[in-house]
Amino acid sequence: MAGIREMKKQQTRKAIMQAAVRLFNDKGFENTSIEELARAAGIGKGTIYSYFRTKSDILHAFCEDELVCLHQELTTHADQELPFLKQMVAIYMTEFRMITENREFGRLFLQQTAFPRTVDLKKHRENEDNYFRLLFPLLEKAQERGELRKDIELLSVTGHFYGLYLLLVSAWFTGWVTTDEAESTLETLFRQALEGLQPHPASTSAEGKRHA
Amino acid sequence: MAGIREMKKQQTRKAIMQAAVRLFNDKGFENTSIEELARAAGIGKGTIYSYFRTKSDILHAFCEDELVCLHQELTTHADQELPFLKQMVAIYMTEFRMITENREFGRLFLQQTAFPRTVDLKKHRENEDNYFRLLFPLLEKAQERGELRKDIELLSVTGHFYGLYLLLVSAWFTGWVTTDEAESTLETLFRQALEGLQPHPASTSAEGKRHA
DNA sequence: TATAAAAGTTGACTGCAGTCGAGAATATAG
DNA sequence: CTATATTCTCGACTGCAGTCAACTTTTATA
Repeated sequence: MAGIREMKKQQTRKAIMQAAVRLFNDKGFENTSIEELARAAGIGKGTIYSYFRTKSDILHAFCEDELVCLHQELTTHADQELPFLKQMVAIYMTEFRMITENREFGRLFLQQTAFPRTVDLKKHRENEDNYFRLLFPLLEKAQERGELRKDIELLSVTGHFYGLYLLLVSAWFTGWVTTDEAESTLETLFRQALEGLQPHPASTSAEGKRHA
Repeated sequence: MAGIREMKKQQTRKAIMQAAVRLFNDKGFENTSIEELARAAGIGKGTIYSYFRTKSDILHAFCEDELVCLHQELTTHADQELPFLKQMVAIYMTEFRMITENREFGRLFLQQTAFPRTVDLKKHRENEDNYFRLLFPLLEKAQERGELRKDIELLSVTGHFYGLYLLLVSAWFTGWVTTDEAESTLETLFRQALEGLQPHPASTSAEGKRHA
């Protein structure tokens, strides 16, 4: 009877996640203890650790679920006819909004995502795969439409955009960029990355000095 | 007598730092307790907290000292006649090497530097100021030599390079890039950022398809 | 030099993340 | 249905980061 156990496990996992979302929102991540969370989920403290390796793993699992949803929604519903630049801004701004919605959530999530512990790498890889599966088609289309060089690996291209996204978020956390400025900042950075930072050779060099 | 106190404080601070470097190197950051560290420095546990706000602050202070030294050394001794691209690669690779020398040191340092807590922002700002003071002259020289567009704010330019640096480090932590590959990867990314990701308009568009 | 105020030090104490062995619940075998 | 193996659950326990009120040392004042 391949089921009673498996069903209970799913239930318990869900109970933990639900209690976590509620408590973390009510009192914040730091102010919620594992014992409290266990009580709220109707289980013992130790049990939590057979579902999640650490406290922040719980937060992390929640963020990842949300992000996967958002990504999927975006790329299936996104306007494929928009200029490539706009598409990329739309995608990363969605991610940005989710991350910055709750400062502490976002900070912990990013710290783990950008600079993960060796031990967390396996999960990380899955997420990266998803990420590439979603972005590559867009990049290929952009190449076909002549909006993107064909002599650069797609992996590099995603790197450039992801790097600038990390920069934006970092700038937000350090106060350089406010929530309101974020979108236009990101668009500017992305445009500059597409155009290049060095003056255009020959014919276009004059154009490069537009707004001094 | 404006001194006995101040002198002792400097001594104590140095003692803590020295003990920390030794213990963290011997047994690792996680495996060294504050109590141990206090004993090694010949002071009481509580005293440490009147010099450093948290345990990782100690690590952080050490990393920052090192980085400031490195930066200063680099920009004063750097070969000003090297192409701009090479200069930037040299600077960020030095930072990269320091960060990746000890995985755990680097991870904690970056997590705090890129995505700091609100409470740590003040110190952070100082470091950023230093960073800009060192980079801006190089960028201005590059602009004069025609290696860099003049219609982009220098702040944005540093952003682009810093973003790619963050990307490189992130890629190292996630295993995408090995220590050996780092330098050539960074150089490629920086070159692409300078050239731009989109095909060059008109005259240069054919050239853009060099290595498919 | 005596005394009060300020600054610095201390380790016992608190609270919490994460462990572990004992025991309950479920599955499997005879 | 009973016996045994396996998997899951639990909370008492451990170890450590960080606090705090009592205490010590330095400085300021007279």
